[in-house]
Amino acid sequence: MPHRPRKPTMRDVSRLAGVSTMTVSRVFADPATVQADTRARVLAAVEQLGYVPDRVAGSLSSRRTHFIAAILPTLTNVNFADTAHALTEILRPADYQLLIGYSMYHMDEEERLIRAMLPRRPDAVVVASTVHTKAASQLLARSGVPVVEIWDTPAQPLDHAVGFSNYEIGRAAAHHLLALGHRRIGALGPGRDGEARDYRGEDRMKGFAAALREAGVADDLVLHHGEVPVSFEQGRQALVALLARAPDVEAVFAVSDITAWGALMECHRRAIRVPGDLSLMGFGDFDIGRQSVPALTTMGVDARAIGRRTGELLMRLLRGPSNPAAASERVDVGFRLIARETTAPARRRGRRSPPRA
Amino acid sequence: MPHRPRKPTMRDVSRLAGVSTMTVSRVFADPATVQADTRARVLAAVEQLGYVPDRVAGSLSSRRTHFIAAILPTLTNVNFADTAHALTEILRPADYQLLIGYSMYHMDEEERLIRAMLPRRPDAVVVASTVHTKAASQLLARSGVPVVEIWDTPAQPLDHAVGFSNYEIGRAAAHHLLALGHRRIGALGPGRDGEARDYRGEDRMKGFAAALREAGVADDLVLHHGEVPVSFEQGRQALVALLARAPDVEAVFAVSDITAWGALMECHRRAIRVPGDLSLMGFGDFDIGRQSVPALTTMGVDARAIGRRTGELLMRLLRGPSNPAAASERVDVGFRLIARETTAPARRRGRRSPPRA
DNA sequence: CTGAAAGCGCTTACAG
DNA sequence: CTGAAAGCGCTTACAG
Repeated sequence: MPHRPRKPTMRDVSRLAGVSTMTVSRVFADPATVQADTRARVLAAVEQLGYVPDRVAGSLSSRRTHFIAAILPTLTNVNFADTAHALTEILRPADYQLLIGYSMYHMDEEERLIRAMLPRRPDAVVVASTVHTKAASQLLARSGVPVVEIWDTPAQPLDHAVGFSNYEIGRAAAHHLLALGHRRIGALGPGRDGEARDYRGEDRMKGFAAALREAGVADDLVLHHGEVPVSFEQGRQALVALLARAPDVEAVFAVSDITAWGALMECHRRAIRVPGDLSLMGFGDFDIGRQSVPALTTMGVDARAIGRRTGELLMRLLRGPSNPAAASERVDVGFRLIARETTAPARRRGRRSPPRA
Repeated sequence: MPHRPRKPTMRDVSRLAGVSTMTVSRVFADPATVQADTRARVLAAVEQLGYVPDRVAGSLSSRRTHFIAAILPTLTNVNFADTAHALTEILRPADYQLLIGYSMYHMDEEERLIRAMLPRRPDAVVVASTVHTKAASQLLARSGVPVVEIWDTPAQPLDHAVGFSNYEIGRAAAHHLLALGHRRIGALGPGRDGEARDYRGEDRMKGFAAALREAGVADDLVLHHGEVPVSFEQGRQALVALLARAPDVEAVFAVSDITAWGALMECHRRAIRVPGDLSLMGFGDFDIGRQSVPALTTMGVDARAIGRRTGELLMRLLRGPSNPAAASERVDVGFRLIARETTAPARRRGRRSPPRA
């Protein structure tokens, strides 16, 4: 039976190179502080032994893991995946590693993830939600590391925040449809019955409904349908439900481009012309909406920017010797209406000319 | 200035509970071995101090991190995200945490990720590729932990493998189009010019071309276009290129449903009827293909099953005291043709009746 | 069922 | 520029 050699340690390298372990450690941590020929000897020994440093031990010693815990609702959503991607790219040069967890839009699952991750001693926590269980909030507050809530701008952030106002996005969506002259307006919102809740999506619906009311338009067609997370199929079904309730609906805002696209497919199947018979808009500026025929009008947010800005904030907070409870930062990356092919002026009002006053 | 208390350690808990640290350790690791009242005292102390165990220290001691390194081409692809999701679900009960990295289909980046992750001392490595740099292969072989290559069935696996034959999928796709009576057949394959390479996609193209040739059909329309990873837009452009070269093409196999759907949108824009004028099929059974109008014919693979089977294999390998270089396992999860609405019999041959002999 | 001792493999904090 | 000592916070491996 072949002898499985013990993994070489820093001690082995130091002996082979004829130096102390501290010198080996410095070759990895801060090569410039080691004399060139000593460094060369150490690196030769590293090479010869196939030495791979043990960062578990390193982390215990230095009390820095270079882990960032990241809790997302799901990765099966390109937008969150994009945020994770962008965050990873900012963290890479500084050699931080993401610890990714999926809450599936369950607060209890989020708490479970936090309990599972904090013992890993992440140097910071990023969480894509602003509604947490009481215990989760407490755990994060007492963790002693920076916490960044993303994908919204909470009124009362736990610590830092990077996102945008979902409520204002809903309002802006309503203003777009109102400006086109529509008056019989509906919305396809996330279900609110299950344990999984999309609070950000609900906020968009609240803003949307509020703007309708402010304009004197009924908000009775703001529906909450299906289960979270959204899917194409649920978007389709939500539209079916809306049409059953209001066959005369003129314009629809969907909680997500996923929902909107599913609804668009149902329109195709029923030969409902979009935007001729029905204006349709979504949220998130997903690639599918850009490419679909017709191309989807949407409330665009920059998922990658959220990841990037979060990464930059983190690098700022974690740089330096130790973070002396830095002041809470809040970054609003904004949003924008992206008018494409699925929304058009109300027909009875004529093309491109909303009623005057 | 408020005094920031030191994080409580197991030592603090043990003193407060009047026991040794070993007893505290056991309360977490194997509660049944601790007498009920002692356990209660310990848990009360844990609660009172807000003690959070330090798994960094635990990992160093036990030489088990309960990390699984997972290197995927990208997370911005629902299929890989689904695999990661399913893998996470299997690992969760055993309290394993995924260390996710993205190679962006670059072998060099994969090697860099491996170098960055091995010092974290993962208990196993999962890698969604079967082509590696020489150094990467060596690092994995010498890592001393199980390695699982997924999303293909390599002829020479490094260690274990869970996937399917991309080559055979290509063959099966060709057989489908041939059986429908098509003879002028093309394919939209991944670009092969950049540093990023989709070797699995290339294997599907190879199998596809081989099956065409075996049937006496020309394979000159098997195109490799654009950059990896695929996108809707590139699928669209690839179809444009194919049509420019062969306006008479009757049927097309795309390397991915993403590509196929982008091509389908171009057909919509050009009023090319699918499948009336052109049969179109993809790979991967993405949700978008299921819901699109018309629904996309595809070569279906079960991304979640790959994650699940990988997780189960890992749990088997990692269970027990130490893994004595277990025999290499290979799992083939298979694939299946999912004929939907975008493929139809060649028109000149009549409907549903391929030529006899 | 419980505990004292040793050690996991590094880095910190000095010292020279 | 380099090193000896101490320690990070746990678990292993005994021992009773």
